[in-house]
Amino acid sequence: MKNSNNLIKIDGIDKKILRFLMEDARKPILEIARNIGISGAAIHQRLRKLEASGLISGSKFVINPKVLGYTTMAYIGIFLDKAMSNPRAVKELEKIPEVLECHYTTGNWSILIKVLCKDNEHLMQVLNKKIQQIEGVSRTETFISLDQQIDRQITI
Amino acid sequence: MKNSNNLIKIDGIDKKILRFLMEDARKPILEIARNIGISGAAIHQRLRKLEASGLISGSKFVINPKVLGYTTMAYIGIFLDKAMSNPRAVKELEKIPEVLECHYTTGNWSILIKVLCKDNEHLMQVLNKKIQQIEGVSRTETFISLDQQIDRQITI
DNA sequence: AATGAAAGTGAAGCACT
DNA sequence: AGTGCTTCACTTTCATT
Repeated sequence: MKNSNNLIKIDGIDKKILRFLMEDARKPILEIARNIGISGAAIHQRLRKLEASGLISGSKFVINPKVLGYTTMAYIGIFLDKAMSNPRAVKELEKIPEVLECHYTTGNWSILIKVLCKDNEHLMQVLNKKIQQIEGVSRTETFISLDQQIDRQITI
Repeated sequence: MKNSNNLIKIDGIDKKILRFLMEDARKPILEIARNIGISGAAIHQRLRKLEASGLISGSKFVINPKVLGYTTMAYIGIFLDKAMSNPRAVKELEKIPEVLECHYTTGNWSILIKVLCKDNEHLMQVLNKKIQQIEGVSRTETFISLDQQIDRQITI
């Protein structure tokens, strides 16, 4: 299952199974089985191995936030004071539900986050009343995403 | 189902159902039913409405790319020549499998993308041989994510 | 690794409230 | 909107190859 680099080796059948389930996590295993021409039990076995290997880290329903009024997505680059450790800042950022991603990055900023807000005013409040209030946050740079044009997982 | 702003109205039961399925898309509806104390048929009915409303935009198996050797994630800000239209650039970016997200942003750049590569050399090749080769791309700025510390969906 | 069969469980539709 | 019931399909396990 793993090669010398500790990486998973998956074959064409595994890939086909995963491609179906990455598109639709609730697709019946038997339907996939009929599609690719092996038994349901075989797929079941393979999925258990893939889960054990850590390649499959779960499944999710995907929500469309626009329908709930969340229309303003932005990336915010955050500069931290030298005294402020990254882990402490992340701990604070975790408490802010509008923060969907947080990356410890090279380059200009210490941290790059993705936030999702209802509108520009909501974004402004998150910035001023939540993010800027975090101790050690000195300055931020905001980039509003006018349109997310690609959103996908890795191709396998 | 929709209020005057054309937004979906969901109640506490909807939220509970969605929270279960956002965690695990394959969780049996009957199990959720037992958990929250209503019949499976009721949940079935609610899910159909939520799907029809567009709030649920699908379900996905989530893959852990690290296990396949993809360990280098980066954000790249792209400057486009005035002559280059955004849609044409996006069309080219779509062809690059390493590009997972693409945002049309305000601020410094025209476009902000997220890429996932196996290592720094792979990232360098994607930059030099794919992204920089796109007509109209004048300059790029790369921010490597040393660690993605938060990754989640909106809280409902 | 894959198969087919068996037992248990769930999905989906319907009539009724 | 929700319930209970029914039918059919799917999941899961196991002995076998």
